[in-house]
Amino acid sequence: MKTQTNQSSILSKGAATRDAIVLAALKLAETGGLEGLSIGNVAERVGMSKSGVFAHFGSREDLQLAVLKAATENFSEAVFYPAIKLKRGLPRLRAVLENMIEFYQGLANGCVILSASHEFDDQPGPVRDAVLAYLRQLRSELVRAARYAVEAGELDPQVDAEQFGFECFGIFLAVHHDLRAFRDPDSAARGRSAFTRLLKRSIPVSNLLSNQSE
Amino acid sequence: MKTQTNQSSILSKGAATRDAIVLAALKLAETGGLEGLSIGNVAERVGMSKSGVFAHFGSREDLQLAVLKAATENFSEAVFYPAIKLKRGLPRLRAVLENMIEFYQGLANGCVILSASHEFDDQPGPVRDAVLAYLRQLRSELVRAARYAVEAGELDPQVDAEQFGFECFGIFLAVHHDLRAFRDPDSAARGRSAFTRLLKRSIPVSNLLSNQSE
DNA sequence: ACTTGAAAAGTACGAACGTTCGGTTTATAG
DNA sequence: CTATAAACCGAACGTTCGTACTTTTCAAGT
Repeated sequence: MKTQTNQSSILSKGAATRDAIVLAALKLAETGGLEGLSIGNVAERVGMSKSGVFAHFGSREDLQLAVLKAATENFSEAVFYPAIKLKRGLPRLRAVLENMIEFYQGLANGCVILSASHEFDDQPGPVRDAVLAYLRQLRSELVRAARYAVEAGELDPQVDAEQFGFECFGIFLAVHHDLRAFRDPDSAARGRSAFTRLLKRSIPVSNLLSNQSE
Repeated sequence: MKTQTNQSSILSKGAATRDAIVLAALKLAETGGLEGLSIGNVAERVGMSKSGVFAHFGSREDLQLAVLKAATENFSEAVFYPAIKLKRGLPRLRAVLENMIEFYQGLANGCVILSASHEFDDQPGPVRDAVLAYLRQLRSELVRAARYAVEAGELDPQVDAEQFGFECFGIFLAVHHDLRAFRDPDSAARGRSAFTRLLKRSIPVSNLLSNQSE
């Protein structure tokens, strides 16, 4: 993982240290947000000079973009990729929620994506664009799953998929908030319960008596 | 304690400009958060020198605390105080949600309190303590209203008041998020709908047939 | 071994940061 | 009107910021 100079190396030296820098910066961003990143504190954490770090990214903004990309890839890897192996609709949706909860619980500090959403929501530019693009994708996955669940008869036909995605996302935010702000260990249980309750009122009438879910 | 010498003025000169500074800083904080505040940009916005501004607060942190206090007072005034005039329980709870939605819609930019919650959740100190204290109070008001609604028979006895408050707060966060990040004008309607749906699954069985709410 | 190009360090810059201090203006009290 | 205290300003402090240039280190190709 370190230098690994000889021909057996997958990463060139430059790319390897670049990854190390991004990793260190990601850790910093989990407590201070993308705005908390500076070339100086990243360099100190990774054990390099400011100029050495700076050379890998043309600007601080590019460093922020690289860190954000790493954060979204981590999120996708932990939350989405395991979920798409499951059956479309409700099973997949349940997995997304569960993976998200465990992902947030596993983080020593805050979620860089949600932090960035707050930091940049009034600050136009490429970082904000990237954050928004990912949040839209996240939301659309929820809506798509809900829409499929309706079509498959897993959810009541009256369920509005957009509304369902909105309420799911609210649960995400509440779980994250209670974990971060209140350090509440019950947060995960509350999130699961909220999701179960959200589902319970969205179950088709035909399934209510015969097929009480889970 | 203050001078307050002349009978015609309610505020002494110092207190008046202090208020003006806090007001200007509050506007700045609505886009850049409490971390975005600097003695310099506040001074520029209020048309004073850095040292003039600084003299009113012993430190930047005290300025942040003053701004946070102004923000929480605004929130309480817009959301809570009108609501406590209503009957306890569900009517008051509905009013809190409605006032909160309109408060968020009225803000040109973000909510300082929620921003501060993200900025300081990993940064111990008096600012974080103050943010947390207000968030806890907000949550406990929701829980208290839910608890009373249960006791008054407005909600099903099986409803867990803490859980109910958690889900309410999730709706708050989702509304704010969609307003800020997505600039979604439907956000308010989605929030109202989510709250209605949350209530619908919490109505006592005895009321279900006779008294179908709205 | 020598060369070469990339990688990292070193140095320096102008600006902004929070803060301090001494002086000047302005309002208030006697 | 005068004395006094509060309010405010301007300049400067030591840091840190992002970024630009130059120099040194070092791994690889010949």
